[in-house]
Amino acid sequence: MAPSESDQTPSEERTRRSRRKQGEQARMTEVAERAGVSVMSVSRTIRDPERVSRKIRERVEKAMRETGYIPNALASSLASNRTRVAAVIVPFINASFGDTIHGITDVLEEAGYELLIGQIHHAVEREERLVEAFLSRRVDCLVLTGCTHSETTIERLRNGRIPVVETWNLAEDPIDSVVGFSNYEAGRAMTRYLIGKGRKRIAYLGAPTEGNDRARDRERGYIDAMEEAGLPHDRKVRAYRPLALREGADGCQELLERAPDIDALFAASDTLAVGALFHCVKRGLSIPDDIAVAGFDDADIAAVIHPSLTTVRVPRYEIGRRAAMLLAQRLDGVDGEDDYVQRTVDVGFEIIIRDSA
Amino acid sequence: MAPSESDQTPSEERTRRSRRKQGEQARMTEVAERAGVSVMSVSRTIRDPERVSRKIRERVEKAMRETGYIPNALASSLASNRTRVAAVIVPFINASFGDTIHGITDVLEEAGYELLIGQIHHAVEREERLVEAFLSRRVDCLVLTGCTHSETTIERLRNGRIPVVETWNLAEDPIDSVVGFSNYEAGRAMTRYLIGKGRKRIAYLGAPTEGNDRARDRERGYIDAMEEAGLPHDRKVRAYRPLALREGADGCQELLERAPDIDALFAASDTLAVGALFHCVKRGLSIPDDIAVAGFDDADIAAVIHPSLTTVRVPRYEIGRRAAMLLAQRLDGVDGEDDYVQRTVDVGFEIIIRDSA
DNA sequence: GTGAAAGCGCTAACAA
DNA sequence: TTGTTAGCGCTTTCAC
Repeated sequence: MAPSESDQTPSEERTRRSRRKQGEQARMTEVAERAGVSVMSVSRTIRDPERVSRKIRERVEKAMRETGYIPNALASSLASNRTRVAAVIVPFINASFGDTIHGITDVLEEAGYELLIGQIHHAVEREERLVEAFLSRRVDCLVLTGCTHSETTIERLRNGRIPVVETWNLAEDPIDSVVGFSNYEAGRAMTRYLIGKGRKRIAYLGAPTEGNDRARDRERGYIDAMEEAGLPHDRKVRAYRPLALREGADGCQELLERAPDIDALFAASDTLAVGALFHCVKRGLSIPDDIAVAGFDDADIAAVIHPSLTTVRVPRYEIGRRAAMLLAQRLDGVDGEDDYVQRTVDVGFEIIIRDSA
Repeated sequence: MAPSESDQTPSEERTRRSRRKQGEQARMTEVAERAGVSVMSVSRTIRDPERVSRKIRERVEKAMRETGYIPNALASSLASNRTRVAAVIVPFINASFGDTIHGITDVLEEAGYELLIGQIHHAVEREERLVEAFLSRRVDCLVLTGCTHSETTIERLRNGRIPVVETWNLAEDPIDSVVGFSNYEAGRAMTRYLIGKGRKRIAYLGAPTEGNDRARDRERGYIDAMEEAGLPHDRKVRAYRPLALREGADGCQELLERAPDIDALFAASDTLAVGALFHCVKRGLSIPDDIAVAGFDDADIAAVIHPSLTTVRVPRYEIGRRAAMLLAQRLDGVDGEDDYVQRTVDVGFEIIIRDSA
């Protein structure tokens, strides 16, 4: 301790303040005292070491090491109005959204961001609470899944000053930015492919559409393609199931019972498709001769399973990566440059033809 | 606005302070002024509405609605020394750890916590940086995967005051608490099961063991079981692959080439096991007659695939749930009660016998 | 039940 | 280059 500092007010204040429980973290003032510099020099050493003389930097670094100092990011965020925290809301954490999250973190960790994750699970209304909680924590940016949100959520985000990206679909009227692909066109394209292969009675198995625009749009694409071809797409050949292998099998069974004449099944998720495929095999149906099966996602298993699964490939990782790049660009970009950032990114999709259809 | 308040100092201060950018959030002082009460009444209305008269509560709630007030959790955390943020570090986000995360959130969201997630990916040293970043953000508690950590990390967490849970294994010397199962015993049990079925030349396919105590312990269990039975477990029948279906297939192929006489394959992950199983089928091997295949995890697909997969079931969701319960108990529990919280929870495992072995 | 004052630990802005 | 001052927006403490 610098003896020259005795009897000074800051020192007294420190004494009073430091009546805290054992085992608590050191504060910046303690590091500063130990190094014999002001707190600002400590702050600068952490944030912008270039702007501090080597001598001070070394003393501060030594003091930080000795005290095991870990900066309080809360105080930093409050003072600087930046948290370096990004938030993402996904329906649930599975392999698909896991890939997207992976893409987000790969970009954002470079920029020193941490990731707050919220899951909707099956309760659509949870999104509103999550958004509020994240805004309350003053996250620097937000990634949403899909383009269906409550009025309140939209209003809050439109009024807010943080960049927001909606993902996994293309919005007609985005809150802010969008990174995704047209689920409608993808659903339509796969259905057309099946029609092109001569299938006439094509069943549709998808996720429940409530609050899920991706699922809804895929189904609409299916319906429009069937309509265009003058083929029937009545309720009897459409079923909705949560995304699980077992549900795919059960959904397939239900459809086969309700409409034994179907010659193709378009499952708008590989999880459902693989479950359905297993069910057909078990039932002794020949794929694709008796029934064609098509999926959506191009999950790893699609390429490996027998017969291999015809499906729609979507760039899951890329969605996350591009979304995060867009955010990073706007967060760390030069002022004014903001307007030049592309606000809608269509990452596209691809029909992957394999053996099942 | 209350005219009686003109010319008062707080009002002046507000005027000065409120020179902030357009579109920023309202602060508590604004809500308080609008409601004609002190900020403390607003604070109490939010945190502890019971302790405020109905009259004040209603006026505050009205003011909050009118201003679209969203509390600043940063300021709250800084003042109260609690963030209501939990952190979890996983190797990566896949179906397995997704289940565990699900278990964590189901418990913690009840208690009003948000979840900060960090992924190690393939870089073990990332854990140290993530822990530091999370401590810096003053998370209230931390969930780790596995029991292998750097010296620095262990020291920081032992010195820290936040509850920590290590998961997915049982530690000999835990940092704080543990919720998991014995990967060693599980690996040993499955190997013994295979030996009991008359298999003599059992190959092992696992995840790379560097920094991964779960993978290492499973392999040790395998080795010890083989040793006990006087069976060979040389390097030739052991391979390590990242967790992916394709890797499982390739690893299986490699093992079959190196040791064509193997009569069983124990893959210490269902992802690898399923990949291996597909490879064997493709190769025309009959399962389990030519070769038995056993997995680890009891992933959804294990029960659905043909032949169905014999595997080790581990309570993935339960690990997260119990870990979070333990944390919630200690965070919100009565002081002193802390010591009575169980510090090691063995959630066990179960050998699930199906058709593949 | 309600409010005033004093920080929480940091950084922005300005001064030296 | 370095330091000083004044908050960031809340909650804690204590007085009323």
